[in-house]
Order: sequence, then structure tokens, then C-alpha cells
Amino acid sequence: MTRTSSRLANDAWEALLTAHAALIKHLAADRIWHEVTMREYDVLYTLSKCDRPTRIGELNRNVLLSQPALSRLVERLAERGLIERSADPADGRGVRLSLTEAGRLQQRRVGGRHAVGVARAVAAELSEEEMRQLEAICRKLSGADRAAGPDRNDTATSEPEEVTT
Amino acid sequence: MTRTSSRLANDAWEALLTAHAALIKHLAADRIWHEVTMREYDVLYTLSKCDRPTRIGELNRNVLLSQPALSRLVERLAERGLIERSADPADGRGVRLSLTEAGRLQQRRVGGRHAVGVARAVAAELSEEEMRQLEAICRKLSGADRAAGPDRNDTATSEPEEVTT
DNA sequence: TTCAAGTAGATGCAAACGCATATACATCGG
DNA sequence: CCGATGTATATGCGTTTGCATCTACTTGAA
Repeated sequence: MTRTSSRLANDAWEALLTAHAALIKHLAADRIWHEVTMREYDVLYTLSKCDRPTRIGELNRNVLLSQPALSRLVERLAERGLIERSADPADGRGVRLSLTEAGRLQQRRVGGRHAVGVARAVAAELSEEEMRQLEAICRKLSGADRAAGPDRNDTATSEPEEVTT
Repeated sequence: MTRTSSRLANDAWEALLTAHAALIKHLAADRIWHEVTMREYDVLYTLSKCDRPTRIGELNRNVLLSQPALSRLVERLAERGLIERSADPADGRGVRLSLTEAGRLQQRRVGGRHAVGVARAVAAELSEEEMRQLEAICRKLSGADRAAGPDRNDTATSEPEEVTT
């Protein structure tokens, strides 16, 4: 690890953090978070990308929350009828989560409007080429290695967001 | 806003969010957050970059916390003797914050070790060219425009992190 | 089969958060 | 100079978070 490489890495990370904070704040100002908060949406969105019932632990790998916090967030969403919890037939300890129809609708409604805000904010600053580069670099940065398992099935079945508004 | 541009923007944003979450989790696992949490460090670090006493409101533009939460975090840090609050002579409402010597030491100690972790994590996945691109793109993305003020003095006096370990 | 060790999720509790609002000072028109 | 409006930070309060721990189930080896 050379001195200059370390410096480059830290500068890049700080820039990413700054951009993240700025965009989050900007997007949080959108008037679309009355019914679901950004964190709740994060869970709904993540679930919407899964074609089959998902374990809480699996969700927890994608969501930046402690396991107990996610567990309770899931509980609240279930009480609100947005997601469904069912026992895992293959593992008595596990809980499998899936969106209810209401949850799917809610996710689509909020997601559509949210996507507009994201597009506006990002496309206002970056060229299409830059957006592509950013995505590619961030994907590399997410590095399959972290997360320990070398055999991660990195949700190759992407189909990120539907702007069906 | 073309359909493809919107899609690119949303894909890029999702990739950024994913990378952010993955790195944060990875870095949070470093055993250096006993004395200051990541959020506390964020404040100490931000202050360390300011050569003169800084307003809470100004800090709040860089830190992803509500104003009341930041206000109380600052209070806790002050009680622990890491930062100092003083009245702003030019504005009776304002509070000016600055690191104490202990705060500066703490920031440097943690910062040095943190920077090692960042360097390891980032440089392990990206080439130097990619790090430079990521930084440049993220800086653009932070867009001086958001934040309303067109006359922001974007801390041009950078000198991000000292890896003096 | 049995039991020790491991893993998934839930729960108690104190700390921290966000929202609404209060307080104190600034600023500006009259 | 004075009140109306605006801004900076603090505080009350209900909600959410994280840490430690608990429970329930699985796994693997004797």
C-alpha cells in the first residue's frame, strides 16, 4: 500500500461519503415520504427485487441496520400489512419475508416518484458516461469479497427500478 | 430527461448506495470505535478540517443528522472535553465549535487507523485511475447547487486525512 | 441418540434520533 | 426606536436504534 494509493483511496472515499450525504439530504426533501420513510422504502425496495421469500438475515446484508433494528422494522411493516412473515419450511428458526400486494403497490408508487427525484438530481450533475462509470466503479467497490462468502450469488438478477409513473 | 438517462441515473445511485452500505459495514467492523463512534468521528474529522471555529449550522450541512441530533451530539462531545463551544462574538445566537487539544489528538489517533482501513478496503478493489475517477465524479455529484447557496466556499482548502500512524 | 456448539431471530433496556416547538438573538420596515 | 418576521440553537417527547442477551432450532460428532 503506497502512500499515494492510500491517499487516493481516502480522498475517493471521502468524496463518496460527501456525495452520499448530499444526495440523501436532497432526496429526503422530496415530499414522498409521508407513508413510508426512506429506511422503510429501502426494505420494501430490496424485497421487491427478490422473486422469492427472503430471510431477515439476507435482507440485513443489504440494509444498513443492526439485526434487532431490522427485525423490528420488519415487524412494523408487517403490522401495517406491507410485508408478510412466514415460517421457513426448511429451517424452523428462519422467517421468510415477502411483499403483500399492498406492499408491492406502495413500493411501486413511492419508487416511481423517488426515481424521478434521483434521475433529476443525478442527471443534472453527471453525463451518461459518468453515470456508467460511477455505477461500474461502485459495483467493483462493493466487492463480493467483503461479506466473507466467496460464493455470493450477487443478485445477478438485477432489474433495479421501475419508473412506471 | 430521457428514459435511458433516468435509468442510468437510478442504476448509478443504487450502486453508490450499495457500495456505501457495504463499505460502512466493513469499516464499522474495524476495532477502532471504542472511544468515538463513527458519527462522533465524523464530527471531529469535519471540525479538524476547519481552521477556524465553526458554526453548528455549518457542520450540519456536512453531517447527515438532524439539527437537534447534531446539537446534542456536540453537547456530548463537549462534555467529554473533545470540542469546545464558545459564543460567536458577531452573532449572539450562534455557537462556535472548535476541537480541544484532546479532541484533535483523538481525531488524529482514530483517523490514522481509520485511514488504513479505508485504504485497504478501497485500494483492494479499485485501480488508482478508478479511485481518481470516483473522486471526481462524486465531487461533481455533490453539486454545489444543492445546498441552495450559489456562493459556497466549498472548503477548497482540502487536505483531507493524515495517515500519520 | 444425545449433547455441545452454532445460527436465526426476538426482546429488555438505555442511548440516540427526528419532529415539533420554544427560546434567544438578528434584521428590517416604518 | 419598535414591533414583525427570520434565523440559530436548545429542549420536550414519543419513536427507533444498538448492544447484550435470550430463546428456539439446527448441526455435527461421539
